[in-house]
Amino acid sequence: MSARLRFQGEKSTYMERPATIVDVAKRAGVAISSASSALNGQPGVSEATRTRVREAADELGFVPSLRGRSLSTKRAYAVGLIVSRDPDVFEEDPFFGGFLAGIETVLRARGYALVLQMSTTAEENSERYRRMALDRRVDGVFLNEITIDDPRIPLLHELQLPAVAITEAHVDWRPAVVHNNTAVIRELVDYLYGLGHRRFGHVSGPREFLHSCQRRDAWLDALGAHGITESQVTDGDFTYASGAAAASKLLSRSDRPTAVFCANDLTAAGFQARALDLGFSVPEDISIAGYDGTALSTYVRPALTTITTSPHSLGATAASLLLDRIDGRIVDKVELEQSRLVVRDSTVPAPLQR
Amino acid sequence: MSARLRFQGEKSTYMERPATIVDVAKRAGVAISSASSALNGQPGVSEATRTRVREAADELGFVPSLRGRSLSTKRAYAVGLIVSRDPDVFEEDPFFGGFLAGIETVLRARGYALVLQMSTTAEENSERYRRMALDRRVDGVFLNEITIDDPRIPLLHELQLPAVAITEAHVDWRPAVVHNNTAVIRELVDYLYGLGHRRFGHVSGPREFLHSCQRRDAWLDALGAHGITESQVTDGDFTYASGAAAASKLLSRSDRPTAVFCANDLTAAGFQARALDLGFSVPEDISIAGYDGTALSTYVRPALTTITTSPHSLGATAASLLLDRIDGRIVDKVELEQSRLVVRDSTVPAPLQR
DNA sequence: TTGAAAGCGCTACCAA
DNA sequence: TTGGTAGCGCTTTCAA
Repeated sequence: MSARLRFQGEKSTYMERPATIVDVAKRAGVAISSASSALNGQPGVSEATRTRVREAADELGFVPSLRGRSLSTKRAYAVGLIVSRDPDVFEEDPFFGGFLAGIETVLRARGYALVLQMSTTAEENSERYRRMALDRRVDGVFLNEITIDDPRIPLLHELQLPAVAITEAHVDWRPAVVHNNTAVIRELVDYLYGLGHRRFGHVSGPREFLHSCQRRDAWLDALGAHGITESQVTDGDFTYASGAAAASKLLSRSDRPTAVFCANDLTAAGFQARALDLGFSVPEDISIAGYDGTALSTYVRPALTTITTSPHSLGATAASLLLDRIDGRIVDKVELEQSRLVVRDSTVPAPLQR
Repeated sequence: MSARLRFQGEKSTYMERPATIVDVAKRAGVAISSASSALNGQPGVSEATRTRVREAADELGFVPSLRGRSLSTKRAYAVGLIVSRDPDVFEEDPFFGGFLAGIETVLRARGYALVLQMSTTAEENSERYRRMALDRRVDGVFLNEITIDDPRIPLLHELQLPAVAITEAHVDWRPAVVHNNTAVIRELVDYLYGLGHRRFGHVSGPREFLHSCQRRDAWLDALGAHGITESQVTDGDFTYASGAAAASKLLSRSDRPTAVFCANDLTAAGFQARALDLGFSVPEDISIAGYDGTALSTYVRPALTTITTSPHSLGATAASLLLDRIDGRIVDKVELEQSRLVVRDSTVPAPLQR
């Protein structure tokens, strides 16, 4: 329990006041600067003094005020994450849970906190980055869901705000944690091809996102390696509804695909539901694969074949790189290959070609 | 674009330095205190001065440093939310998206930021609250997912940390936003009873949570109003798996219920999946209802009858009350009744009693 | 209405 | 090794 000091609050009632370093110094009978050095493990303090200061601090339940420290060190001891999407979409996106947890693990260990903000439009998004930087609320930010010609990149340069990019594709920003998924998408294609599939489809994420493009390109490249140059690609937006719409579109064609790769699990779930509604059998008529490896993929029937990612280690690595960058350490990029193909019930050998 | 000042950084290269209030005052040719008063809309400043100061501030792209302001005003301009659960469970819990968004809307408008932290164990949870308060990182916190004899309540008293309770049941804390769901649960029971159901079951949340108890009690009370005193209650923990386990248990009995109310949608989805796996028809053999009104309830087949809540307005109201409390305004509690019964495909008239 | 100055809690520099 | 002190950027008294 912390013994706190008393001071005269409103209405002349005595209230507790958190101990400051002045109190600690006084109690230990040393100068403020000595108390500070002792507490922060700085050299140039005798063991005797250090012990005495520590004891005094313990007795007073002293916890340094982040505010004083912030002003003095010009650090906020916080980093920011801005999620740029509709709350409803966010709600449905199970990626963030693990990602946040990964970030948190690292931040906590290093005494940092996470400031989370949300925005809907791109302009609003930029405004929030700008604001966070200008009022010095955070020491750095996560640069997530990067788009083509992302306006945040020049902005971050202008603001001189440390940031870590989280991406699946090449990006002109350092530090960066890049999640390399070409191998596993290749594995998915090999697997489907091996099952006899020859007509393929893809429901992509929004074109403006680098990771949408990366997943699509990796898919197309892997198909190309098998000599398949045709793949019906439909644009989606990572939502359930867009998966359903894509199913209506792709499955109405006479040369409809027998295997479809969706850019995320949510889209795959929507695709599958619509396919079933349209009277197709899944997986007998159409094989479906998702991406992300979220819990949702196990809830729907048939359970979805998918590619599991590791949002947790993505978040943890990103946070670690960001803090290193803030500390002035030189950091480049880290490649993560945590993906794994998980085959479940939504994919089977190709139906006989009709 | 903000014109920033130049200062001599490392390696003798000139870097930009954010403008401070001193710069503004200098440029406007007034005292610092006048600049401060002018900018903050304080009285006692001539219009001429105010305009001059504002212009200077604009020209310099001045944004007040939160750090300086924090130290001076003894405010962090941030509030904390600590989510106490396993990241995996968090991932699956779609409630938080809307809740966070609701909080954010209000905070942003009032210049506050949200600090988000996660914890797994109860001890860790308390430790994080304590820490947040002692290092003065936040001005207040959200008291969510309250348990019976919640250890945070004495803790928050001890720390004198403003907090807002978010609850569905009665709680000894003010301010509080309470989500009253007795009426809508009553409506659900009336509906099921009207369909001819007479044997009921409930899969609850963990017993330690007040909202688990509240949902269960509201359910039992409503049944009682129809003269039904028997309801098979099984403990779950808000997870999909616990719903599945409950189905195995409840449906193996000869006097199995014909209608089941699950404490949340995720549990209902798990219950339903297992019921189907066991060879039961849903809804013909067993009607299932969830709670939360999450997107998931529309993804599974049959789509789930559920009770929609409004996490967004819950979050927004809570944030609003918390900020008022921090500002010293007296706030009591607000009752929200945003719930609505949504009937979908998982509930139908009772089967003939066998 | 304006300005000088104290103080918020801490770190870090520089003498002693 | 220690202590005095000057900031960090802001708000807020209190004189002028």
